Amino acid sequence: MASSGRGVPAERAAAAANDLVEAREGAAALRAFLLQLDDQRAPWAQGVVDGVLNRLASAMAALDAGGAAAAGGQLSPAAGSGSGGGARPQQSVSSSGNTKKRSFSRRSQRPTDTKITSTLEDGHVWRKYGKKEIQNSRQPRSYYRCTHKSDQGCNAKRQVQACEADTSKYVVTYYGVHTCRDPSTIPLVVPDADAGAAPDRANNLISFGATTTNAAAASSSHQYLAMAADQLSTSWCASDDVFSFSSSAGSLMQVDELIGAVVGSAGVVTSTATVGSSARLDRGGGFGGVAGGSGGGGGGGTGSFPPSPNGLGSFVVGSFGSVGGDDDDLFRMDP
DNA sequence: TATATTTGACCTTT
DNA sequence: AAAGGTCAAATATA
Repeated sequence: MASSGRGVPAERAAAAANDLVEAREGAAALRAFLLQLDDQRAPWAQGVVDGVLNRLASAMAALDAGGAAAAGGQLSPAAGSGSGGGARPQQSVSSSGNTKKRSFSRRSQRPTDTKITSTLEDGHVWRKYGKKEIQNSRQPRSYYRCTHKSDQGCNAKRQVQACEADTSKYVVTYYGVHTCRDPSTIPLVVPDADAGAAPDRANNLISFGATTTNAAAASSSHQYLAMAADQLSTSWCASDDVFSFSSSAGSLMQVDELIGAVVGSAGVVTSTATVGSSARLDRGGGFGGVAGGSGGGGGGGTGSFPPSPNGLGSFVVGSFGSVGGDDDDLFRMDP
């Protein structure tokens, strides 16, 4: 309500600026990636990306000139709704009589990493706190947070969703970084260069293997790939390759689309297999067991994911760069 | 008994 | 208003 503002509301402008900055980061990362890609279509793709970068640059310039200039500061999502309605009923009594106070900001974090894996083991100990049916997906999404959130305030989270095309695989999206110190949860960070040089080990990692020594660039790559992967949703599991661009690319196609498509084409994202997927029958007994034994409050009619294991990670989750939230986009797109 | 999961309700964002 | 993310009571399991 209260649409104060003549043209574009400041908040929207700031949001747009943020989006542009991120889009630029992603496009730049993609461009860097394309430079080392050995593919006939690479030059063409580079041209397209260059076009995107140019447009983004001009858009940012226009926005900046417009006085929006909120780019530097990220809009605070938490305070967002407050400004509008202000005091919300901080609690409500449910039918059962319990009162619930809540104050959380949703989607305050951007994914730091997304990968497809055949196992949920990643070397961290997770605690499941929710599950949700998702609109365009047949597979429910499960929500996990680090077990050490309570005792160490670790804010790492992850979302797990079975791949629609191949339900034996999971699309795992990570949010935040682990700040916990528990030995069993210390992530081993695998350098990008390694992953790139050693394809064998790259199986479980999404990496651009950036040749650049620019750490910021590498970090951005990861971040944006996560975004792109998110856009692709679970369908990308199915599309092993080939996609087609229409020539409409010339007219600034959606950056997300573009990047998602190109990434898909390059086949950078490799799904995994062969990682000790079974071999453990922890508690529910793995995949199938949960639904049957089920417990829980109502006995899952629908299947659910196996409890998060705390075994030694079969693969490692790297936590890179700054978590979305505060970002001072240091990324440079060009020398 | 303690800890983890399930699940419906609540809350935020789009 | 719908969709998605989180909370917390109820319930299972170790």
